[in-house]
Amino acid sequence: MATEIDEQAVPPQSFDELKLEIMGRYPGLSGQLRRIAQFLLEKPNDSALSTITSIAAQVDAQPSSIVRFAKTFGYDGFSAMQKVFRSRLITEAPSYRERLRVLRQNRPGFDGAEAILNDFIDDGTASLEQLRQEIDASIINDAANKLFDATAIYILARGRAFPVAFYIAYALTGLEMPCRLLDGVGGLTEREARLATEHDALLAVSFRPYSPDVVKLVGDMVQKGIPSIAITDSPVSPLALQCESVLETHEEEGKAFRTLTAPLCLAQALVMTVGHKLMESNGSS
Amino acid sequence: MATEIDEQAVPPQSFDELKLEIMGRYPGLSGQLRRIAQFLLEKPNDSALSTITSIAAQVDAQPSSIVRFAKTFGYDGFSAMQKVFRSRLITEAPSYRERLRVLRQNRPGFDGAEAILNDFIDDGTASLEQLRQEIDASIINDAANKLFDATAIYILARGRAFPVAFYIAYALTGLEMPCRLLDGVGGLTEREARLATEHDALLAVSFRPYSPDVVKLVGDMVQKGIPSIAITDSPVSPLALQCESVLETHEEEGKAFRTLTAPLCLAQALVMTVGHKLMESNGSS
DNA sequence: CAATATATAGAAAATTCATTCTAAAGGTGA
DNA sequence: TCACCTTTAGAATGAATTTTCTATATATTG
Repeated sequence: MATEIDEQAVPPQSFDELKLEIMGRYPGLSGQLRRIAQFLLEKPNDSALSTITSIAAQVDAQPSSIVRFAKTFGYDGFSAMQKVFRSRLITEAPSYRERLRVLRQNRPGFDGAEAILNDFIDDGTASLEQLRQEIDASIINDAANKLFDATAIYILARGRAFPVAFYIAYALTGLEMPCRLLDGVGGLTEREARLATEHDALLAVSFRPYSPDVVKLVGDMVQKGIPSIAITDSPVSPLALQCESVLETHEEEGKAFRTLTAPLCLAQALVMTVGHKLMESNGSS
Repeated sequence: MATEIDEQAVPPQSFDELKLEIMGRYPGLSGQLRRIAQFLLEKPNDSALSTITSIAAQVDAQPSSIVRFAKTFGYDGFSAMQKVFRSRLITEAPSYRERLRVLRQNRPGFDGAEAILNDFIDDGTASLEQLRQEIDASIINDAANKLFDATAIYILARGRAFPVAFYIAYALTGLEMPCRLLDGVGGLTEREARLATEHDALLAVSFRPYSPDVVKLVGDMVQKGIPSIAITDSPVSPLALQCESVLETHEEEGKAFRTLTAPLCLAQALVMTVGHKLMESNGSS
């Protein structure tokens, strides 16, 4: 007689796996364990957030029975099993993270450009997926309206954020929209910015660490009543706090190099939305 | 002296309300409370599931400070505030996936910014996946070696490709590599390019329709024996035909807007590979 | 039917967690 | 510079929660 409860060498780590495991073993479970199984599968949200006591009460059992259930499925205890339910709630593209981990495991240490490229591709894909989940499309729409209504569009960014600004300026120019890229050449930014009126619009892009110049200039222009849009990486960034429309693209933590994938994609969508409004108005006129 | 802490008669009950409230009061908060606010807004998932101790550790504060934060915003304590974060998880997450599926299924034509964004995200993801499959890592490695060995790096692009070039210049500068972005300001490109020698390297980026200026300049510089790298969209593009190292990122056909996702990701990988070589050589010297 | 194994209930123990309280530090304005 | 106010740190407290343990009940098998 070795161990008593180790039906499962390694317990399921994802909700889908656990679900399958429970469904498979359901017929062999005792009456009470079945009730517990049923509750867990039917109310995964409650299972993720409630205490063991509360769950026990809802299935009319003792907390210890829930622990037994968890151990039956190979977990150390209820808490370990609940982690699986919690991970289900976090929709942060778990499939990509897993793939990433697998890739990293298969690659002990550094083995060249291929590993690096794959990492960036993974990061990029994950950040796109995150963008999809976190962005509020109505804000894109508001921002597009501001741009569409503007007599002139001022675009401002520095450093790492500049490619985004440049792309927007390039694309808007293609749509024959009047836009001015405040690129800082010759130190003309402030003079140019002073020309803006409340009939225009300001689109500023900045990520941590936020360029002080950009922050200050945005402050000045917002003060003058110029409609303002920010593309930035936090709801409490100096840009977000000042601008009317705020488009956020959260960066993944722990990554040494942060990608521009998400903000650029967002920028594309913004420009395209403007373009669409343009076509609509041309068509109807 | 009536009550001590009741800044808020009734605290926000939904995440969106709380987010707005935090953003509004952010400027008036103390330094530590700002850090807490930032964490809560940027990591709502963690905030929903972690314990107060864990959150406190992550923002480098005491658990009691988190409680203070919660009370500042009108809650009885941390637990009360955390409920709001938890409710966000169970209300938003599932509905979102459904919304997505619905969107993907019936997309007969245009239905707003959300559809546009989703299209671009899909395109971006697809082009990243394509990049993974088509790229030959050894070419990245060769290119990185050229950059690493160069006395000076000349970077050239126009129009839509310019953001890629700028990003590379920005990143290489961060690595303290000597690079010159031939951005065309003041029409100095040709004069600058003439300074290049065979100890330098040229990195040119261009996509269809290829900028004639770029093509011509690349031709001149290659003629002079300057090691050359191209980031372009076809093996038979005017750039690819002239340069020694060719990094291709195929564009998907039929897409009106072509994304910069893949080339930028490639650029990141390239720069990172250079950075890695840099570290290796510093470590061994 | 007896004997054994399994399942459950319930209480007790141990751990973890949120909160409160107090002292110290840091700013601010006179 | 001093006094006052706000903010923060850290320990202590008290509550809540999970887990373990034991006794009882139920089922199973020979």
